Order: sequence, then C-alpha cells, then structure tokens
Amino acid sequence: MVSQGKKMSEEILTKDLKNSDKLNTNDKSIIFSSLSDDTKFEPLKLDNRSFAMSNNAILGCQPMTLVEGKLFRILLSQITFFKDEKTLEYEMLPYRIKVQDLAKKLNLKGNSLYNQVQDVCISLTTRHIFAKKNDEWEVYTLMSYVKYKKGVVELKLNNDLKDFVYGLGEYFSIYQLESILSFRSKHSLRIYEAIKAKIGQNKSFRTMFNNNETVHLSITDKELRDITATIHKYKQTYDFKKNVITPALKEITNISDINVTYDIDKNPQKKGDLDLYFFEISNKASYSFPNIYEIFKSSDIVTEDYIKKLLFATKKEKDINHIEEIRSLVEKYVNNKDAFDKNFIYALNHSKYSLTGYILSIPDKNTSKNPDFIKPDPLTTFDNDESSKIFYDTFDEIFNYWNKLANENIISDTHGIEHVKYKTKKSQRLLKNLLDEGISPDEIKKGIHIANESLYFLNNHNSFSYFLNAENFKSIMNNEEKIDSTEQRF
DNA sequence: ATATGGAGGGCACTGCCAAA
DNA sequence: TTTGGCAGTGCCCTCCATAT
Repeated sequence: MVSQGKKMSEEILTKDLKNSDKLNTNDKSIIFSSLSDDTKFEPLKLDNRSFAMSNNAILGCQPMTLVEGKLFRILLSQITFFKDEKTLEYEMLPYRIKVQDLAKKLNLKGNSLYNQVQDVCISLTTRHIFAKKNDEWEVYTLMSYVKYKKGVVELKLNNDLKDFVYGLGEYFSIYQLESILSFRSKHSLRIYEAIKAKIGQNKSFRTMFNNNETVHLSITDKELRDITATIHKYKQTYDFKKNVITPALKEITNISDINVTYDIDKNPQKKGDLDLYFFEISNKASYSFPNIYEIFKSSDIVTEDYIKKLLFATKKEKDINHIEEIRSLVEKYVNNKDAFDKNFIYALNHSKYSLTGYILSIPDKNTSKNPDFIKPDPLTTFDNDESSKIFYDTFDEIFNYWNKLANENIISDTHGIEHVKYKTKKSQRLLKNLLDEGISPDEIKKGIHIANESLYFLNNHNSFSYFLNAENFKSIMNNEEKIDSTEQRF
C-alpha cells in the first residue's frame, strides 16, 4: 500500500484521512528520524485546566472526528507561548507527552494504544478549521508537525492559529476540558461549544445565565450545520433534528453544566424563518462552571501559563511582563469568591485599557471603574487581638527571613524585599496552615534555607506562596523535589 | 412536511493471543 | 511485562424507503 523509503513521511502527511488507517506506519525510524534528542519542549500536563478558543473559531466549521476534536482541545488547553528574541513574535511551544498518558486522557482502550495514538495524531495533521463571514473566509490547518520517539509524542500546533483561535475575536470562551472530554458525540461537543460561545458574547445572555435564568437564543439552520460540519449532509431536515440536534442536546443536558432543549418556529412569517431553531438554555445551579475563581483558587493552578493564556485570549500580550503582579492580585482575592468573581472577571471583560493596570486599580474603590466593586474582606480571622498579633509577628519574621536570603543570594530578584507583593493574605493563610500543623517558625526558616540551597528554585516553583503550601513544604523538607531534566522549561 | 424504522459503513471500544 | 495484531461487538453517523 505504501512505498518504502524516504517518501513515506511525505506521503503520510498528505494522505487523505480515509486511507490513513490503512497505512503501514510501523517504520518509525524512517518517519520520525528528524526528531532530535535535545529538542526543547513544554511538558503536556494532564489536568482539568480550562482552555480558551475565540468565538470565531468555535462558530466556524471544524470537520474532524470526536477523538481528533478532543485531542485538539487538549492541545489548546496546554498552550504555552514564548517570545522569540529575534523576531519579538510570540510562538506556541511544542508539547511532548507519553503515549500512555495521552491514551489515558483520550480514553483510548485496548492494547494497540501506540497505534491508536499514532493514528489520531497523524490524522489531526490533515484537519483544518474553516470560518466564513459574508463573502470572506479563512482556513487554517491545525498542526505544524507531530513526531514520535521512544514512547513520547511531540505535537506542535500551527503557530498561525494563535491569532485565529486565541486572539482575533473580541470574544472568547473558556471551557473546562473535563466536560468536553466526556462527550461521546462530536455533535454534542460542537453544539455545546457554540451555545456557550453565543451566551458568552451577549451581555444580557451572560447576565441571565449567571443569574440562573433561562436563556433563549435562536440559531439558523445554516449556522448549526456549519458548526456541526453537516452542511452537505442530512438533506432531510427531520433527519438532522432526529440524529444530530436531539441526541446532542440530550447528551449535553446529561453531562455538562447546562440544560438545553430546542424548538422550531411553528408559525413562520416568512419561508426563510423555517430554518430557525430556538434553544432554551438553563444553568444547572449546583454546577459552578466555568469559573475562573475555581481555577485560580488553588495555588498549584495559578500558573504563569494560565495567566499567559488569558492575556492572549484578551489580546493583552504586552501585559505578559506583569504576570507576577496579576498573580499577586489573584492571590489577594483568592479567599473572597464574590470579590474575585465581580472584580477580576470584570477587569478581564473590560480589557479596553492595559489589563494589568486596570486590574491593579481594583483594590481601590475610588479608582475602580467597576460599578459592582466589592472590597475584599480580611482573609484571616483570629480569636482575639493577641493571637492576631502573635501570628502577624511570626509572619513578618518568616517573610523577612525569606527576603533576607533572597537579597543575599542569587535566587532571583523577583524575591527581593521590594516585592512586598508576596506578603499577601494568601501567604498568610498558607503560613497559618503550616503553623496549625505544628510546624514551628524555626523549621519553616530551615525549609527556606534548604530550598534555597537545593536548586529548588530553578524548577519554576519559586514563589513564597508555593513554598508555604503545606504539601510542597513537606516535600522540600523530605528532599523529594528532584530536578528532572525532562521537565525543564525555557 | 412529518414521522418511522431501519441499513450499512465506520468509529470507538474490548478482549484474546502473539511477539518482542 | 510491554507492545502489537486482530477480530468481534456495539454505538455513532449518515442516508434512505416508506407511511402518515
């Protein structure tokens, strides 16, 4: 079927998907010979982080299978940007992941996991996104390349996607990956995304949805067929409803955070109105999603990567230099859900100005433009003034020791004493947890010293708050933190 | 135009066995 | 033990014949 030799890789990349399952792709030494050992990469982390996609992309046409769609979204959820020093352009990093881990995430079963993963990765390179607006249209291929070597696949998204998928649209949508990966039908996935995007880009829909009110929106037949990539399929409308819309809405209602039903216009004024579907969407009250607060609540998840992603999604790449400040503010709010939701998300949605500057103005009610401004409450409570004083004295002692070491050593100037941002309520809360577990201030200072000595900070876990996290602290004290060369970042 | 009940092809999933 | 091949099963997706 496939000729042997150097032509093979070329053939695979240009092959029509229908034939890809018949390819003999076992000769990895030929196909992947160009993968060098020292290729830098960002490890693909398999958690439940959200991902962002512009509404232009969501409402466009994405013809691909269910598994391909899931893999694409896993990749989107893991995007990390780096700045090319020469061109000053931002590029998306390639990802590497063990085949086993990827198969697990994609819920692939059976024993030929390597072939299944290989097949879906290769077929993804043949896929594209298509968006049309009036008489303009755009098509993007998804992948730059896919490589495999020694149990690890390396995937790189097409760098041009960063504008289309991430930045171009005024609106973007954030979803939790977990729900997306649960769908068993590709139509469910796409219709769900479209509904969320349409709610997200309309202010009154958004408000109603967040207030658990029922949202009514209409989608034309044409639009729905674009979204589901069924424009030339299901010529009988009834079939389309029966086999696409109805099952998809059923699955969405069963699995996701929303309930959806639909109806058609029973009394059309004009003939064209026959093509209109009316969707009725309600928020499942018990399900808090998608929620940036939840994402940021854990210090383990407030990563630079995620903030970068939000910045790109809101076209605020310039603010990347202020990630630490943003993170600091997040930490300040992190125990106050109302303040966080109202203030931070407001800033995110009103990114007319510099996002950083705008967010940083929020703590001052006088300068905040947010009409619903909520001043965050004190985050730590004590029985009496005396216990409060003892705690804050202890905190100052630890904090000053941290800064003393930072000033004397070469850790990083971001830990210098001028950066009082680390003296946040969150840090205080974390310290309180440590003290409550019976760990003495002296032991904590010893931990700072050990961390400082042990190259720990080189492994990107270099914030005061991270250090004070009980779990992280214990692992440092037990010397469990190891520098793994396969997990270095740029 | 709406509704019913499929066929059939392929996708997703599973288990068994062989090979390395 | 890990990985790959393969066949069987059931579901997803699409299309169609027929009836109301």
